[in-house]
Amino acid sequence: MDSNSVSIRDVAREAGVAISTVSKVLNHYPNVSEETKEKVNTAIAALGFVPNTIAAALSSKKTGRAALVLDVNRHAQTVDEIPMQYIIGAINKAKEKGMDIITVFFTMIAEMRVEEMIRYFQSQSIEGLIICGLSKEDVTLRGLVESGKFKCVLIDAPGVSEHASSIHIDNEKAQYEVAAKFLKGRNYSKILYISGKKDGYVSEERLNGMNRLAQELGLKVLIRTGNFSELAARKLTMQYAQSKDAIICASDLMAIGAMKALIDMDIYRPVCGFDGVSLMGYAGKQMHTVRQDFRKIAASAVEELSRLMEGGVGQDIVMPHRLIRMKYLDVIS
Amino acid sequence: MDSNSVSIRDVAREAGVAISTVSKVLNHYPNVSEETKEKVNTAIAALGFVPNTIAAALSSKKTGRAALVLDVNRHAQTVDEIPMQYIIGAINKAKEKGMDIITVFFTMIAEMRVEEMIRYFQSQSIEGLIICGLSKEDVTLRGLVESGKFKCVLIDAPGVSEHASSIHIDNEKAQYEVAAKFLKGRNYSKILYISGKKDGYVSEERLNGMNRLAQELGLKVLIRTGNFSELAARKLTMQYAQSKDAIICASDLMAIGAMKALIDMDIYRPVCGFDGVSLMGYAGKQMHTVRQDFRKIAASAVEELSRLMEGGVGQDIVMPHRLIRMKYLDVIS
DNA sequence: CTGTTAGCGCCTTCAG
DNA sequence: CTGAAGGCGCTAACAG
Repeated sequence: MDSNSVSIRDVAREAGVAISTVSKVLNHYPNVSEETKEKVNTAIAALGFVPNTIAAALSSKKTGRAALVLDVNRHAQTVDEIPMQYIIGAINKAKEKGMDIITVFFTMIAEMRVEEMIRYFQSQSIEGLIICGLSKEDVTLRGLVESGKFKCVLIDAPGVSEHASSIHIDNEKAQYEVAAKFLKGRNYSKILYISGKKDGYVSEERLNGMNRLAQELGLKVLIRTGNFSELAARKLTMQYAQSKDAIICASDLMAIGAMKALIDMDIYRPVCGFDGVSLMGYAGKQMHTVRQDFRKIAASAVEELSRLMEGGVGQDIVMPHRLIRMKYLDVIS
Repeated sequence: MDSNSVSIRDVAREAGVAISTVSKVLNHYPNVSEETKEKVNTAIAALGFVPNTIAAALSSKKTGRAALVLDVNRHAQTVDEIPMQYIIGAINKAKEKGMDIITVFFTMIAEMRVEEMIRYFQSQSIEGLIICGLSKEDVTLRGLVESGKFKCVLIDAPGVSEHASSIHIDNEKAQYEVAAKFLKGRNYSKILYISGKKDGYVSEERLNGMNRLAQELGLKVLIRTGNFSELAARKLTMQYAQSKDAIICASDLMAIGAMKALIDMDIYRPVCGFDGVSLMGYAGKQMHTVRQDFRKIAASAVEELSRLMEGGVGQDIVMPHRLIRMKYLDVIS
């Protein structure tokens, strides 16, 4: 049934060398003469040999396998642009680096205890984890990271250690900047700030940025928690926007919720978002926001994970962000 | 470094049985007495043993690995709701079935020749492929399927054979029905139909459905190809909508493009879509469309692939669809 | 019903 | 610089 049976042994015979020599050229070992290297490569090409990853992994105990752990809405048919961008960025970079990435959703492992998670990933021969959006309540997942069983890269969460790196934009600065730009030259003083999660790392940083600006400009800011929920933002807007001059949200999705609410309320208030998702382009007129390049962030995370797996030690990585005004025609062209 | 070194051998010793016996209970072989099964399971639990998938795969030549092959926009930060739904549906079902799914994007393999693709997947120990949206021009990918090297499930493309199944909704019927419902009781006779790809399988079927209805109702339909591009649909709308009564599109994204164009043109024409993506809810007022459950489709594809890998023979599977009117508040709640 | 024995395809010392 | 030999952890006949 399977005629893929050309193995390293065949290559060795074809090239007239030992099986281990082939292995050495395959793995770019230093001490092989140019001449034999040549012979081997010719044989490989001639036979169309492709090394068996499974066997290599078993033998070397290095699988090059990593899991991308994502939080995805469990509801049917919802828009999940950010996770998708993470997936694309990570998978493409992984291919480039010869790594193997499997995608895992929070919901799939939510019920597990730390021990079970460890076993789950071990049974999958996973060596590294890229975890997106770990929050403070995720004690189990945090325990997983701290178990030291896996190399980890945490996107949007702190936790640098010997075997774990953290990667994120400067949320405090970004929120400060975008709000500053948004308010610049206008006379808004009463602001509704819709924050993210109560115990979220990025939410806190963004809130800090907002507070710093508020202090500098002497703004009166009403802070409410929207849990990154569009619906919650909608409700908060309906409840509080009337008496405010402008609305600043810790995410685009919430900004959209706010904007749609304002339309339904039939009043106008400027809205500022955060993330730079293309969905923004669909939801209304152009809007100030922070643009994160999620693909690039994921790609960097893979790169960093690869470094950790090679023996590197954890570090903190800050990615750049941009301030933009997003509008529909930018999105589709 | 890695203390995961408890192997089947240790379990065997602990349980006082042979190594192969352990393997048998692990793989649920029939002929093992309840008693020894019990002993073995106790030992497994005691040692916290977790079988090494890699070794099992190498030995049995069965990896349970499959690739989900997707077409994703190469542009930065675009909305990719449908692929994301496929991923979620497939991965969740795969976990349930103990399979291992890797995601592969068209762009990653686009340049390859059939031989290279085969080797690429073989080197990854992939046994099965789920291919989404194979089009007629994808001769290489088609060649891959026909090579017979892998079990395949084709989403939205025909090609049933011994080792390949096809899974899709009844596009002809769906397009007929949604257009019929959309037009019902109204007096529209001049229609702009924005079709999908020139050589796409589903596009053709949908077009057939539209044509059948047109004939029955005596409609005058102008057919233009939008390539499933929002921008193209926008341009076509600007060009032709003025003299039409209504616009029917072969996808929601194109419907959105049409709708936005109409707004910019400052004229009103009803628009009908296809797919049921939540993005629709953001783009405007409610709109008639066909709702496909992409998650469920992907889950069924995984199930079908698993059947094929077990030795089953290919078949054609038709999934249900629903006619809906989608609106913003449905999407966010 | 249980144990023995070969490998799966490759990597990796260790001699030559 | 090259080759021989011994596994990695598990499965799958085949004996018992």
